[in-house]
Amino acid sequence: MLTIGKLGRASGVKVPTIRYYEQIGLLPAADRSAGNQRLYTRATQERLAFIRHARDLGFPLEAIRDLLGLSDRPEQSCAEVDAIARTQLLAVEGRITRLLALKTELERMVDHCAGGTIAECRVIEVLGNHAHCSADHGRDLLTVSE
Amino acid sequence: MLTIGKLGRASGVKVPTIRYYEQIGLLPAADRSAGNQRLYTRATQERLAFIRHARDLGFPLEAIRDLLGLSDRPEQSCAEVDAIARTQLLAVEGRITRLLALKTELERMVDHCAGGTIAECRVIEVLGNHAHCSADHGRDLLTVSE
DNA sequence: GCTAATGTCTCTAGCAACTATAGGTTCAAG
DNA sequence: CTTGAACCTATAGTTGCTAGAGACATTAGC
Repeated sequence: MLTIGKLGRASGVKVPTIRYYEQIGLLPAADRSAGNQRLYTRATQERLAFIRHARDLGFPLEAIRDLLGLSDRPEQSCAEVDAIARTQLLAVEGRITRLLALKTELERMVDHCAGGTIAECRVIEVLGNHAHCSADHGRDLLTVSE
Repeated sequence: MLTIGKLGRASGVKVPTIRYYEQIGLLPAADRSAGNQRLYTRATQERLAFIRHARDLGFPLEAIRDLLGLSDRPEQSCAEVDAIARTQLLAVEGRITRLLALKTELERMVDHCAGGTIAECRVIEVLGNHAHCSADHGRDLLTVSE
């Protein structure tokens, strides 16, 4: 049985985050020692590794909750799992597309800055004037979970 | 003088967001009508357009606060402005790099899913086993502001 | 001039996904 | 047996908004 600190080091997840996952029900309530400290099994360590890897891949916690639920029913069809992964792939592709447009515009801004005074600064000018901007970067760039 | 709703429509920023910007000091406290409603000038409209464009480009509000402060001192050197824009460019490039790695891994996962049962599902398997994962997508993907 | 609809006001709480802090308890090493 | 690290709970803070309640202001039509 591992204490929470060891589990955290083993899995690369911070201790408060593990407690948070328990609180929101992503991890089952841990067994406790005589002194009320959490004790974890290998099974929980694997579950946490799964969560961490999925988070690294950008899956939102709700999607991970679904995936964990599905992985507990191994004889069902994996269509739902596939759909969640494809949704995440689409989200990632969308973010890449928009970020590439931002990169282009930022590069234009930075490249045109001659290093003079702020009055002549292209960066400020471009930011102040939407007409200079060709790309139509969608609003939702800022709201998509990551 | 524009009311807040008209300003919002003109600038593409939602009304509560405008009030929020005032609350955190990004916009100056607006003049008020006899009935206590906010009234805006063209100058504020331009300032808001600047903020919106910078947000579209992914600048965090703190960076925008700095940029606005700098743009009020036009005879200074634009080195700081340049630095903020370059920082943002680097952040965007970093996010693109990591997202491309994620995309590769997600595509591998999805492509290998044969559509059978969950027990044989590659998606679940890959997520559960970090050893399958080649890319070292940094943790901070999830914490960087966007 | 009156009424109804829309717009605006303040204030509070909520979202994701944690992170940080305070103040206390337990455990392992020396 | 004491010290110090690790643990506990509970609450509040982070970023950038968004949503709701309940009250006041403005405007359009009649």
